[in-house]
Amino acid sequence: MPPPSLPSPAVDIQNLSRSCNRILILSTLSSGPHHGYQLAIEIEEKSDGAFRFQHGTLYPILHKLEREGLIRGDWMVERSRRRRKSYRLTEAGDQYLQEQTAGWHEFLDRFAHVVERRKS
Amino acid sequence: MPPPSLPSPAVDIQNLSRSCNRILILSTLSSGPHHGYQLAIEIEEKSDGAFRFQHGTLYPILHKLEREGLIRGDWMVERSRRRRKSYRLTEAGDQYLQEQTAGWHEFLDRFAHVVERRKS
DNA sequence: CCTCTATATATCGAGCCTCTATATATTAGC
DNA sequence: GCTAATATATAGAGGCTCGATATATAGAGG
Repeated sequence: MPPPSLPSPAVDIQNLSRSCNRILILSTLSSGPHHGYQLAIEIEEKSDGAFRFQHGTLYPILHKLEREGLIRGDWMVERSRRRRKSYRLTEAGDQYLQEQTAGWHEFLDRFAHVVERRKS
Repeated sequence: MPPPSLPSPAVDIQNLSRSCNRILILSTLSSGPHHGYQLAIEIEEKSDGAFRFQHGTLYPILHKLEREGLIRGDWMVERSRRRRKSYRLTEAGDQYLQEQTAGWHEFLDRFAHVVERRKS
């Protein structure tokens, strides 16, 4: 079945938080598979503690991304290890990430055009 | 009386939309007084139609900014003109705008640090 | 062996914010 | 006088994040 309709790929001012959270996660996954807990830790470290995913935020986002077919999670069961769900980027997810990144830059340009030039 | 406690001056991933909306408005006001309707039109034009304030979004934000003492609105009643409320930036608002702008750039740096370098 | 902490995932309710829709009033054009 | 554009205001609905809570396992220490 086709993935449920994606949230609009455009980066709007109304959904910046969601866009950023999704980009952070997808972008991190683009460097290789991660499980949820690991994503939160890595993103927090890379941002010097600025971007901290609460658990109640992270997992619902992951579930939604998976429902949309942008990421895929597989349960990893190794001995002497807690069960973990390893997520990796799908091809659709990779494409979506590129669109979102482009949309993000476009947003920044427009925003700067309205804001920055007033400084003088 | 002191203004009600401001939303944290830091630009967090959780309140990007609000931060951006506030920066757009305060920044536009920093170039001179505007009334609400005029703000919406000017911001929409400067952004090539990307940032459109719905009325139900704009006015509550203006009211909140005024309650917080960041802007001040005065009713202008001229003959042969509808009554309008002219908003201008207060000193506190100007300082807040600078903090928010700095916070916004800091946020962008951190975000880029997590996201951008994965491209290669 | 048992407890505590860290790892790991999951979900619910509350709160905040924006959007849509609706309401009111005035001015200008037809 | 009627309609459209100007101008402000607010209530209700929906989406998203957060804080709290729950469950379960592995490793460390007593």
